[in-house]
Formats: sequence, C-alpha cells, structure tokens
Amino acid sequence: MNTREQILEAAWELYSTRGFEDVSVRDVTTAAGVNLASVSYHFGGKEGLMQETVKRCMNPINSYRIQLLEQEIAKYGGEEKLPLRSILEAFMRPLVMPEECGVQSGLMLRLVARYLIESDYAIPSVSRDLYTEAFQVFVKTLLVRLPHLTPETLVKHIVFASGSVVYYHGLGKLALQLSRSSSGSSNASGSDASEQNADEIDREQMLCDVIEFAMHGFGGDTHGADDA
Amino acid sequence: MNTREQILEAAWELYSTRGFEDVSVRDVTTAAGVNLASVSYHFGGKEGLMQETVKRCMNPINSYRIQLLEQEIAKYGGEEKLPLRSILEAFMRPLVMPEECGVQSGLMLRLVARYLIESDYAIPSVSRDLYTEAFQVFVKTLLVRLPHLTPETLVKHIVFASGSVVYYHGLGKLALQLSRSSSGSSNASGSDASEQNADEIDREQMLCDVIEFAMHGFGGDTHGADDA
DNA sequence: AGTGCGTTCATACGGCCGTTTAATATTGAC
DNA sequence: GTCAATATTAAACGGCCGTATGAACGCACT
Repeated sequence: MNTREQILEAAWELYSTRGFEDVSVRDVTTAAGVNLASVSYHFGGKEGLMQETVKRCMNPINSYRIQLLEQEIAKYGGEEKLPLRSILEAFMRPLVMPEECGVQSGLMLRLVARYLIESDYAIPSVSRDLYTEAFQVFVKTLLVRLPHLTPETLVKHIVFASGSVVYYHGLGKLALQLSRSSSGSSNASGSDASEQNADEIDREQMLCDVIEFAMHGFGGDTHGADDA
Repeated sequence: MNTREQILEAAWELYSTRGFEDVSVRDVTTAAGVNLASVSYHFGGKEGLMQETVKRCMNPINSYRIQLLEQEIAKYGGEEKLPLRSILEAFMRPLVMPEECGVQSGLMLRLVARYLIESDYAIPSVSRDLYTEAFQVFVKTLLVRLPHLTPETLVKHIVFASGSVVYYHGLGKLALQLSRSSSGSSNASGSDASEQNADEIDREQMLCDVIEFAMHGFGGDTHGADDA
C-alpha cells in the first residue's frame, strides 16, 4: 500500500510545479519510482489522480480555516467580540501558509488557482462539501461582526480577498519587477536573476498586506478589536 | 492573407473557452476551415499562435486603460483632481468589459488568468512593454492622489484589485452557489441550471463591486472627489 | 508563355499520451 | 502447503499531438 502514497507525493510535487496538463502519468510514476500502470490501478486513471491530489490539499486547508476561526473565537470568548482581522486571517493564512496544516510547499496556491480556473475539472464532491462548509461558517461569523452586509456581499468580498492573495502569489514577482521599473531604470528584460528562488517573496508579509487590504474592503478599521 | 485572420479568430474562440493546453492545432485549423499546416506557416507553430492570440487581446486592454485614464484626467482637468474611483475604474473596466476596446467576449479574463498562471509561458515582449507602461502610468497617477504610499504598495494594491476581479470572474458562479446554500437550503448539487448561461453574472455590477472593494483597500473614501 | 514568390494543400513522420492486458509476485487466511 | 485475493510488472495498443515535406495553386510581372 506504499505505492499509492509514493504516487500521491510525486503527483503533488509535479502538479504544483508544472501544472496538470503538462505532467503526464509517466512523469508521475517515473518520479515516484513505481510502475506506469499503478495510477490506473489505484486511482482509475489520470483524472482520479488529479482529483485525489487536489482533495488531499484542499481538505486540510479548509479544515485548518475552521480550526483557526474556532481558536480565535475561543480566544476572544465569543463570535461577537472577534476582530475582523482575526476572521480574515483565519481564512487567508491557510492559503498562504499551507505547511502549517501539513500541506507542503507554497506552490499550492498556483495549483488550486489552476484547478479552479479550469472549469472543466470538477471539484471532488468531498472537497466541495468541505469548501461549502467553510464558506458557510465564515459567512455566518462575518455576519455577526458586520450585520449591515448581506450574505451575498460577504461572499463576494471573501472571493475578492481570495483572489487578491492567489493572484499576488502567482504574479508577485512579475509585479515587483514592474514596480521597480516603474520607479527606476527601464530594465524590462531582468528575468535572469529573479527566477532562481521560487520562494523569494515574503509570504508572511504578503499575508499581512492582503489582510490589511481586504479589511478596508470589508469596511473595517485598521485598529483591531472594538465592538460593532 | 485571410487565412491568418480566420486562424486567429478561431484560436481566440477556442482558447478562451477551453484553455491553451486542451486545444490542439488541429482543433483551431478545423474550426477556422483552413489547412493544418497554416499555423506553422503563419505563426511558426503553436507557441507562436498562442503568443499572438494573447497579444491581440492584452494590447487593446492596456491601451484602453491608458486611454480611459487620460479621458478622466482631461475631464477633471488635471491628475491632482482625479478621484480615486476614476483611476481604479480606468484600470479595471477594460478587464471586465473588453468588448469596449474591440476584444470579444467576457471570457478573456479567464484566458489571461490562465496564461499568466502558467509561468512557463512568456508574455510576448511587445505586450510586456505595454503592460509595463500601463503599470507605470497608473502608479504615477496614483502617487499624485496618494502621495503617502510607496510605489511598491501601490503596485501591490493594483495586483490585489486585479486578482479580485479575475478571481471573481472565474469563480463568481461557484461563489454565488455557495452563498445561496450558505443562507438557505443545502443543495450542493445544483450544477444543472447554472451552466446554461456563461454570461449570467452582471459584469457591470461586478465592476462596481470590485471598485468599491478596492477603493477602501487603497484607503479612499466612498464619496468621490475631494482633495488629498 | 514563362518565371518567381507567396500561399495553400494533402499527407506522412516520429513521438508521447492514457489506458489495457496478461503474466507475475506478494500477501494472508485456512 | 494451498489457494484466492491483492498488488505489481513489462509490454503493447490505438490515438492524437505538433511539425515537416513537397507538390499544387494563384497571381503579378516580364
């Protein structure tokens, strides 16, 4: 039963760095050191392997979101005293710091974004349920803190915030290049020294930035906890 | 010289609906009603066709951004009197309403997102230059309005805002389903009636929403134009 | 009419793809 | 030890991929 795990690990590694379409079953099995037919045997085919791979990273993310939120609720002794920042951080942090819930590598964001953008792929129903549950919990909690907003608006804002972090994670380096050339020399071909380190951007800083940005969007103040 | 155009139109149609990897050169040439070898002849290969397709939609977008911004500057008689909302709308509207600058279909956002997420693809240098120029113009204009922010912060916020709209456009329907099930029945399998109309979401409303969200993130007020 | 050039065409090539098959190896219960 | 269930293996299959080739075509120009 070890083969299955080896396949999943290799698949995760390859999919998260190269994307789904570019990675063949042969790539995965070769990297995993197992036989080509193992994928069909254990997952029914490439589609099954992809779904399982996504499930194995989305589920911990959404579980961790709920867990963080409950921790914060406990810390502040009730939903009604929860600062907006805590809610947003509980939602965003698992995306940016997936390793905190056992999901390797910061490349996960790109993988999820890729998967979600491809509308052809179906979200595994188990993951979808957990996704729905996480959304429901956060909308409910946000409603306590921001009772003047509708659930639809809150969902919209959550999606905005998610998009901010996903997009920034994917385009962060490109954007920084643009910003540098925007206030300095017009060196537009500087793609040699920026490719070497995939984890160049400060993810903790990014998390902080995007929370700050989103908090204003939700209508909260920068200074943390006060009543509604 | 008509073949080239037919190929580009078919490629745009197919790429924007099915993605780059899923569409073969044969798909494109068949849809265009031209010979298979035409792609190699006119574009050098599939990569060339993809780049040309992206260029033909990104360039009008970025040009339109600059054009809208200049219109607004002229309308308000100077950069220093320009409301933040006008700047953001000039940046966002071409993304959401590409047909206003001759780029067909609202599916463009998904295509661009897909292309940008795949770090393997190189942005065509011509488009990249225009992209850089647009960023520079907007950062410069934003700096007049928000002199207390650094260029890096402004770029970050622009990326956040872009991510919001791209992500929402890609996941809007899914999110709305989640929000409905979040305040009503737990119908999680309702993917039958939501697939029929790809343009279901109100894009003008979406544009308005995301501008509102981003404006707060930039630190502006909801009420429009006043001095800094 | 003939030449040259840009374009279009049918066709073929080698290659990688995902999946299947049938044989073999491993396991565990009796 | 026997046997059936489970797991792994090597090899092959048919199919689609992107690209290359060389012939045919249209057409201006002489």
